[in-house]
Amino acid sequence: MGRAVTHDRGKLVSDARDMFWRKGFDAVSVADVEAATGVGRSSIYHAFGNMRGLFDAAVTDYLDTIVRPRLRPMTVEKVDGDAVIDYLSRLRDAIAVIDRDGAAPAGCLLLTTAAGNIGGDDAVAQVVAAYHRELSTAIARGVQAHLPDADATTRDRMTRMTVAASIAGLSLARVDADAACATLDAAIATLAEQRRR
Amino acid sequence: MGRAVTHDRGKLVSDARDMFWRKGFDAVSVADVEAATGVGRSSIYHAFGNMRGLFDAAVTDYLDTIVRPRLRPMTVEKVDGDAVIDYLSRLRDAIAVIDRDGAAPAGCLLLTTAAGNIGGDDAVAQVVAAYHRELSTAIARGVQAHLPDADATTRDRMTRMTVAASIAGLSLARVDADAACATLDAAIATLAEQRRR
DNA sequence: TCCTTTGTGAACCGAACGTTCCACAACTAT
DNA sequence: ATAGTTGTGGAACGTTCGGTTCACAAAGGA
Repeated sequence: MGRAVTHDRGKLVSDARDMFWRKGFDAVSVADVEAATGVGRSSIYHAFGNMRGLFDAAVTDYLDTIVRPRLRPMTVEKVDGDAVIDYLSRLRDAIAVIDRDGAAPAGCLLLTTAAGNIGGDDAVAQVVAAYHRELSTAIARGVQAHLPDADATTRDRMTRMTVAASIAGLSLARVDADAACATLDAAIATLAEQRRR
Repeated sequence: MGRAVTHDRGKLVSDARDMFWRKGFDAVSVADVEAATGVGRSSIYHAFGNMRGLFDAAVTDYLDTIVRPRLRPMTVEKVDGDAVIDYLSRLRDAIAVIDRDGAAPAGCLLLTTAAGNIGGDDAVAQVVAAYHRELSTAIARGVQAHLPDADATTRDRMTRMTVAASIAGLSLARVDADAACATLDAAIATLAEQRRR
């Protein structure tokens, strides 16, 4: 079988994921990953082929451990009526905590990626588009549970506006956390008001 | 006086602006600017000090020639009731045209910048936050003119959701133009429906 | 004409980048 | 024990980066 792996692949990927998340694909160098993880570049290239391979693994990990758990209450079979509100509220809290310490990455790895130079890459654009669809689908189910009596047009509109608020909040998170929170609060209030009618 | 300038400073700045817009600050090198404008790097450094100086000039130009003209119908004294709708509609059209040819830059220079590595820079973050405030103020006046009878809470909520739709549309523009357009359409429909009541 | 000022083009710098290569270490199967 | 396979460590590759320097050309004022 050959020599056993001595480094922790999972930790390597999640560390790299946080670095990409915080600084963007192009700003993370092999040397940075080496320094942060203690794993030599030969091992990195041996395991992932190149930086792009490591990035792809980081994106997959981001989707599995960050995005989907957050969406989970809206993707299960029986969706609670408050699932959308809870989602927005948790997102708000996550953004509010950001940058108090520099520890937690801000915004969204995929939106940051889409805005960066690598966003022009077709494969990356498709991943981001797929993420947007996954987010939209989940929120649509959350809106459906929240506004079961609304007509399809209204629900679709509310879904798109809620998704827009999420994206705008994540885009603003780095630059103006207060504005990002206010945006999400407005989305929560709009959904609540819509239900009252 | 000494020798007169032979290159066109305005063209140099607008060309650089488009390059930053399309590829992001970090992806543009001095050599790229040289190749695109025909102006030597000595002249560039002589006129702008360094790459950051050129970028600042490009951002100022972006605000003056792209952003503020778009917002203008909402910043004049007498705001038309359809000014917000027109703004969103024009934004939608601009995004729809994108990427049919590779000519027009996609998205928003400032949002791209905020998402990139240079977004961590305090000065840059403040410029982006100021842009967000300028956008919010203009849209608030547009919403005010569109919904003159609505209460302050509703207007504020609609303002934030409209701003969110703009930002989300611009963020999605590169990656999924159809989704970006659909988001702006939803914002237009929501505003129109709000007026009907 | 001479002098000062400014633009220009080319060469060069040290640093950083992603990537490749090779010798050696560690492990399994025979 | 030996051969074969796989991970590791470190050096080095070639390229590109932003920035600097310098000699020279061009233009206007004295």
